[in-house]
Amino acid sequence: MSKIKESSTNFANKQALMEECSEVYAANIIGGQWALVICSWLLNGKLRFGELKKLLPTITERMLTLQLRKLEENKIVKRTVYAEVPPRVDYELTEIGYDLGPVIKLLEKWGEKHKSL
Amino acid sequence: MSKIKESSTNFANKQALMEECSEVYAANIIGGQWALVICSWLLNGKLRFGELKKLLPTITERMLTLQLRKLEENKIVKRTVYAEVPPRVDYELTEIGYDLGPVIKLLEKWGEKHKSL
DNA sequence: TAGGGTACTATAAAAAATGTAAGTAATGTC
DNA sequence: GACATTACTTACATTTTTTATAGTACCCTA
Repeated sequence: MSKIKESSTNFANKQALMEECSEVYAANIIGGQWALVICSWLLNGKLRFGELKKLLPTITERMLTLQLRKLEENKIVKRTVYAEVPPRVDYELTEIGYDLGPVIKLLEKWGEKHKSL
Repeated sequence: MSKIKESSTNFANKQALMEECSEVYAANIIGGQWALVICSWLLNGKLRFGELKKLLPTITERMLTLQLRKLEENKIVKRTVYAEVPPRVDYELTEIGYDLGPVIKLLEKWGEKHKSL
């Protein structure tokens, strides 16, 4: 996370690949240590920051924030802030976020099969 | 690529997630800058090292080697060496490698849709 | 004997991702 | 007035991934 260096070869390679291959594009969006698990949980409905934190006991707050921000930028989750004190924020999948359901399920199935090799 | 530090928190987190979530497990296997594209190409049939290199003009030989090795370790591709000079090696998907077809296709479809937002 | 082709390997460095630790703001409760 | 609550932010350190560059071995051809 942090900023990407637009001058790096890595950046250029990624860009090129993402343009040509939608799978790579998709993989880049849902890539990242925690993104998939977060989406998995959110498939069951909206959750608060703190609830996610509890579900992912080993994630740091920084990482959770970063991943949620990235998902938000990519329009996979919608962030709702309630003007309360203490603060309350919840996260919910967008339509295309929910569309990840089948993708995740298929990945999961493939993973299961692979594990059993 | 290179060795993973088994003492790092990162390693512990990955392990735990992969055990619990097969999607994450799968994502880790096909993750990495080039793995998915390589698999995509191989879905059409076996290819030689040099052919892959030509198909991925910007990949470095080192990266291609690393990714192929990782895929091989994970039993996604099969490596065949012919005792010739100059050397000839080809790479072909295994059965479970070919099973990635639908996964990739679904990812691709989702990516397309997401792009058009 | 020099050069070409093939599939690599070694080493270093740059870039990106992840983790650690501490702090912030606003309000209600003790 | 001290403290708890919640969802963060910031600065910094470490780990992991990716790129850069230069070799290697082998035989064949010119």
